[in-house]
Amino acid sequence: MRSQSGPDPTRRSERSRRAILGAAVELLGETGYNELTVEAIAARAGVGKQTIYRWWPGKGAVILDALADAAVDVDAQMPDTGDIRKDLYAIVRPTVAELADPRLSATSRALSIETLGDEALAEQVRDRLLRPQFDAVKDRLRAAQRANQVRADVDLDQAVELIFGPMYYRWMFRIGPLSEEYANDLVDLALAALGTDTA
Amino acid sequence: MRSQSGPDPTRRSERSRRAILGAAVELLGETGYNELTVEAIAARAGVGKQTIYRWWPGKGAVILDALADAAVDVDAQMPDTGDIRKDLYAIVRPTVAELADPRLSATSRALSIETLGDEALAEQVRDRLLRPQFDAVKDRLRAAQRANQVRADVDLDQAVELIFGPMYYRWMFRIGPLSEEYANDLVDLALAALGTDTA
Amino acid sequence: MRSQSGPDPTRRSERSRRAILGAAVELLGETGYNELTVEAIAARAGVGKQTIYRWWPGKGAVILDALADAAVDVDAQMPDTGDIRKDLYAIVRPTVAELADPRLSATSRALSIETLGDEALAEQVRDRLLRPQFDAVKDRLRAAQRANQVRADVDLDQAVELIFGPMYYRWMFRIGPLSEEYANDLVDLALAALGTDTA
Amino acid sequence: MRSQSGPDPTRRSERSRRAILGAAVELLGETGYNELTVEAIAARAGVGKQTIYRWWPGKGAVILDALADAAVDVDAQMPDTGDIRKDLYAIVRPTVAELADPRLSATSRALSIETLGDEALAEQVRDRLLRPQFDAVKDRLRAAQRANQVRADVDLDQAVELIFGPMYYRWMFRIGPLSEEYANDLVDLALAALGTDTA
DNA sequence: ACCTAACCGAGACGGTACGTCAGGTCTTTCC
DNA sequence: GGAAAGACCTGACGTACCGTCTCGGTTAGGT
Repeated sequence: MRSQSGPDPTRRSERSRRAILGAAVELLGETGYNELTVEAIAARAGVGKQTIYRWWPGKGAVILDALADAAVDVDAQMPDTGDIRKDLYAIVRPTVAELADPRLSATSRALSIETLGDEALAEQVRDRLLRPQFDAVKDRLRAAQRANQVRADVDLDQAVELIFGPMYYRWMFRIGPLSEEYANDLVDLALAALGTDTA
Repeated sequence: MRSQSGPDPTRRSERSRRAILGAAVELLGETGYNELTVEAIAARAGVGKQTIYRWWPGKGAVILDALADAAVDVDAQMPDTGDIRKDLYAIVRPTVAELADPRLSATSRALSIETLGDEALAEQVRDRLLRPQFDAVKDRLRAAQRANQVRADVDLDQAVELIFGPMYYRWMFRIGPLSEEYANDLVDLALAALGTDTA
Repeated sequence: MRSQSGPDPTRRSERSRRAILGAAVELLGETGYNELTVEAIAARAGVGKQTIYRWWPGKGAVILDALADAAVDVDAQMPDTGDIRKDLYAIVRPTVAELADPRLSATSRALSIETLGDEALAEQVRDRLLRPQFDAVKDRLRAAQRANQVRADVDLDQAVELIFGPMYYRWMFRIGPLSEEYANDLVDLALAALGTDTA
Repeated sequence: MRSQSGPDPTRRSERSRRAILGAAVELLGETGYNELTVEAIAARAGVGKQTIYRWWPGKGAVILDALADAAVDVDAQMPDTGDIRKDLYAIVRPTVAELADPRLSATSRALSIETLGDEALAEQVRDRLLRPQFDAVKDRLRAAQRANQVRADVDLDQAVELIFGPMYYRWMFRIGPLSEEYANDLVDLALAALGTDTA
């Protein structure tokens, strides 16, 4: 027997949904993640708290939705100029720049905190926010592999992690600067591991 | 002119300090980080809340101290057998295993959440918990560089990050398994980037 | 000029009306007055909330209607045997018994709460629920006055209050038992005040 | 095993207690009982809500305490001039006047609503607020009984109720005016029932 | 036999207050 | 004067209902 109906999604107010997600990202920019409260989101959105709790289990889920919603627009495509190094520069540089920007970085931190604290949310974050970019890079590397610019025996998942991993690590623990020079060096170092030639 | 004295550290109760740190790690193991409260720590430690607030600014600082305290004992030394690959296996495998262990991993997540949410704590975490291991690996790589096992032009900081970054990235976003095989492959891939030979 | 129409009573669903009033009395019996909610009435009656708010201004009005509806059947007539004492016993005893019954008393309490809290409802309660009985007793006393069983100078309103007042007072503040013996004594005492003879 | 300690009354802040009770009576005067909220009391008193809930189970109990506290000062003594009629005038007239005053009456209504809705509070109200006056009148009637101004066979409890009952009844259901003339007539009528003489 | 106006069930909505929880501060009492 | 204990003010939590509103789906008369 299946019942347990819950609210009826067809009756959901799109107006309220957008107001809530909008208010969430706004407030996330203005205050830190820890300072962000459901009450503030509701107030800013001009919405009753119940309307939030009716559709989301809690603050983390709202933020995830808000960020996923905001990210949809910018789901950048991976360029393919034929030169894998150049293309990686093109994708890594702006990502590094984004992490270096205190404003944009704040949302990433919020996201990461959620990810660390809640396994279910972690899956959502991984699949809805990270995966698109991850797969885009992976596809580009596969093409490079076919073009003999990347060794055939390289595991492409590990290859992508070799690029993004150090970047997030440096960002997360604030180990060093996130400059354009760093982005270039990172790509060069990774390609040294992946490339067919020693150059 | 107020002397801004604050409490007198010489009169501090070592008994209370240890009870608090002990209670913190215990509770961190029993419940998640978000569920951990200062009140619970005080109650478990048989201590007044004020005694915590007298000596630490907040929950994060207590946990950091607690973990740093616990970590002191295990501050592993980096081996040096002359074979850099073998030595990296020896350090990366147990680290990966630790992240794979749900019990031990929980404390790392707690740490990371603090790191993400509080810049001051991030520095503490970086310097007191990560740095020792980081520097140990860096020293070992420097030796390898001198032994011509690592290219001379490699930036050693980036080199260390190339090893630890992907590992934390995979752990943080739960991207893939953290197996011993993964540890080996990671080291191999990193050494492909760093090594003087193509092998 | 707006016609200020409001809902059209001719189209009102008698089915819903009865279901609502029925649900109200049921719930009043099951839970206290304060715990009674419009939502619960609507749910129990299988009715939309709007159907309640369309026809009644609020919970109090619904309850009043429900109780008035239920009371219609029992609007007892005052007997007239010629013996005023005997007739007063006949009306006071069951009224006391009703107040003594926890089940029936609950509705009276609900009624009284409304009365106390809302002046407009108080008038309704007074006129629709109390007045019939009040006037019946008053008429009977007038007859007794004509029969020289009650002093001619007695104000009949005050006379009725002299009987019902102490009864409700005792009930309301739970001052003493509401037994048949009490009912008899009350009538005797009141008649001592009203009667032409000392007996 | 008995524990379940609850808060320690010796540590209770007298300052907060008085502020809360004061705010409660103030607000009761400004708004109706139904409009009175715990949050408003806390805000007005400059007190945390928790401090209210720590010491009282809910709004009703606070109000009861507040009114009992306020009533303590005015716990009028019953005069004894030797003339029972005159003395009853002296006590009934101001009581009627108080019920006639919309301002003072509001608190009585609040009290009564609590009384009707909560049995435990009813006992408190009866014992702490009503009883003193009730007993004072009863004592005075006992003296009158000894002075042969009241019949020896009269039950004094019922006698007191014969006076207060009609008064509250008229007030509660807004049956008629609560004038000084009414007060006099009520006393006269009651004494007709109680007196040794027919006059 | 259709039309159309309005009631109906349902339930989402913006709100208010609830009673609870934890934060960080302040006070009391003891050692 | 530090420490245990715990009351205090504060403010967010998640829930329960409020009274309003909007949505299809019945019901009526009225034509």
